[in-house]
Amino acid sequence: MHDGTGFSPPTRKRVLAAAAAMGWVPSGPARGLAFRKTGIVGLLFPDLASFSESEEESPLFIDQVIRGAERAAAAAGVAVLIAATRGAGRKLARSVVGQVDGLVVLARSLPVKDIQIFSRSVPIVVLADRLNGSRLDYVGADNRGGMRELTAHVLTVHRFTRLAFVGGPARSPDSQERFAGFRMAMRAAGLSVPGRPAADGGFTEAGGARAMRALLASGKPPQAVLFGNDEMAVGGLSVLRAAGVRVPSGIAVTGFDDIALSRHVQPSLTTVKQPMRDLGGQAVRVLLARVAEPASRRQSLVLPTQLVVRRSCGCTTRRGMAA
Amino acid sequence: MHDGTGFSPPTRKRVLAAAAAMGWVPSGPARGLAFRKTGIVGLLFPDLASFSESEEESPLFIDQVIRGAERAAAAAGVAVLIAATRGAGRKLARSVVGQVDGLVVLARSLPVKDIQIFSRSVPIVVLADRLNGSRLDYVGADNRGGMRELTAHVLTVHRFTRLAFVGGPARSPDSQERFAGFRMAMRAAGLSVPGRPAADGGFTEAGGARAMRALLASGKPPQAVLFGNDEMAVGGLSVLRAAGVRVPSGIAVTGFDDIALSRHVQPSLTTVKQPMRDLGGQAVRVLLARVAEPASRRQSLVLPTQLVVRRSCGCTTRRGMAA
DNA sequence: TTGTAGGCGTTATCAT
DNA sequence: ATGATAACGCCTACAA
Repeated sequence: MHDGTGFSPPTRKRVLAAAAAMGWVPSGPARGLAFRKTGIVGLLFPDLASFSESEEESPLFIDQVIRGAERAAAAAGVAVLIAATRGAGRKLARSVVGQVDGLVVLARSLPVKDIQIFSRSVPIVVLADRLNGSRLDYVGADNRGGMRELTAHVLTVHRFTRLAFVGGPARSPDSQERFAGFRMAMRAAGLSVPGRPAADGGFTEAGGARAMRALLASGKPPQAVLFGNDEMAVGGLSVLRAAGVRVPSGIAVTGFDDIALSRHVQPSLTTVKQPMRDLGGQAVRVLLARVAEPASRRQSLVLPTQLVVRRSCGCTTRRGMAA
Repeated sequence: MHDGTGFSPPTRKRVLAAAAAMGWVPSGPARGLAFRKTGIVGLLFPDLASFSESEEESPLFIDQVIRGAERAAAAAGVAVLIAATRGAGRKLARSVVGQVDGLVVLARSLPVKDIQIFSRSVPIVVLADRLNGSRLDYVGADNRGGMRELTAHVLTVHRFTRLAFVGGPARSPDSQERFAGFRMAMRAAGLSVPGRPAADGGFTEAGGARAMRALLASGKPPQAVLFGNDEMAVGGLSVLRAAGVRVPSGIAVTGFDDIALSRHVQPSLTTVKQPMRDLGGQAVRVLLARVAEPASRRQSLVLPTQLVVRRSCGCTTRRGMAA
């Protein structure tokens, strides 16, 4: 059969145009089946907020990644299918895999084993988790270097020696990398290097507050607290204010990520800028490159981070919050 | 043909399971074609940031909507396809339409005409734009009521009479609705009702700052500035601080949306909470209901907003920024 | 039970 | 050129 009804000459073109004007759109599944390409890339991420019940959610990071991915995808003419894997989202993940030309998998959204398995049926790039030994493409940020630089800053320009590092979830690669950077700087300064973070703040504001309280209650508080991300730092700041401890004169504080909020808190937060948007964008670009060239060499892309010095570390910048 | 190779008995089940374990996943397009259902819902939104070049981006609203949509969709076992329509994203939009079982279209992401056209080939629910006269399902927030209540608060408890309303983009339904609420309250108080906003801040922080500067330069500044959203208010706050005007004693300020930032700025921002997450979630729910029951009655869902009184309006709450 | 034709809507190929 | 036809991979019938 041909185009449905019984047309004949190049009237066809006109008919097609007319159909389009009337709201007809070609069937995606049908094209996908025939063309063997859907024009969709998937993005899998963990929905951290649905794990810990009432914790204030802070999805800034993922949101930015999503936006970056969407942009890069749109630029290439493909759409983005997103799905959060809440713990055991295997079923949904499976269906996503079947729908896409390629998949970006954020760290901790899927068991490594599943990633490997799925990677047999669709190209996968792993975001923010250098799955050591894996053959998959990787895109991430220089968490270690960023935290090393930040720690060195606190150590050398502010001369603090009693630092505490507050980590995120123990299994988070980002948290681990940042802690590694912290340790490198401590070691380089000849200070004693802790075996693990002083506390686990779960990367949430509430968790950071809890960690800060614990630190305050622990006899001899540190001179500076380096939080594994901005949100924990914000939580810590609140606790310090409530406790009457001035920042940075009493205790210095730093974060990581450079979320919008960090410019606005009091005092403004010294942190490390992570190119969240770019992470998503580059991941998609790498993915599309692999889709186009399946046999190409494995890519491993580490995006630079950047120290952002504000007030909470003890520096006095001129750069206020100008509008 | 049957399952590819020539299997025979109920060995099939085992084979299927084995295949799954090895990374085989059923083809989405093939299932979609056979089932006439893809298990995907689409979400179209305008990417406001790509319009105005370098304006600080503030995608909080959309991000929350996306997250809400994703959750509701996941709960129903479907994935979400997202695509920003940057000005003339018609082509991508078309392909999205072909891929999904239903579509959520955010206000201003598509010309109304296109929405109508596409709605012939796929169920559509319109988010945050009550396309007057349209037969499409609608989900939105009570912007008008929220702003009316907020304005009444400023008017009656703080006794200000010279208020300025700073709007967002003139064509934004949200902005229009909020302004309408402002006018209602002004009229109810017997005050003169402006024909249009005192300024257009484009819903961005930079735009709000610009608007605030203009207001300050305009001879007799108002006693209170009601910004159409929080981000503009934050921009306004910065300008006031830089200008040495105290808030709220010199000029009171309010926002709208209740983004995370509003709790953290100094002074904390009085605003109206909009259920951003729920908007996305309900939109998806309504959509899925229609997909399941195409002939059902048109739904029009208006979610409540809620006045959030903090410090910037002149109130002195006890509730600090406790952690 | 277990194997075998269609059919879904589009693209690609092969005759004419 | 133009028009018919075979995949594409899965599902639902129906037949054996």
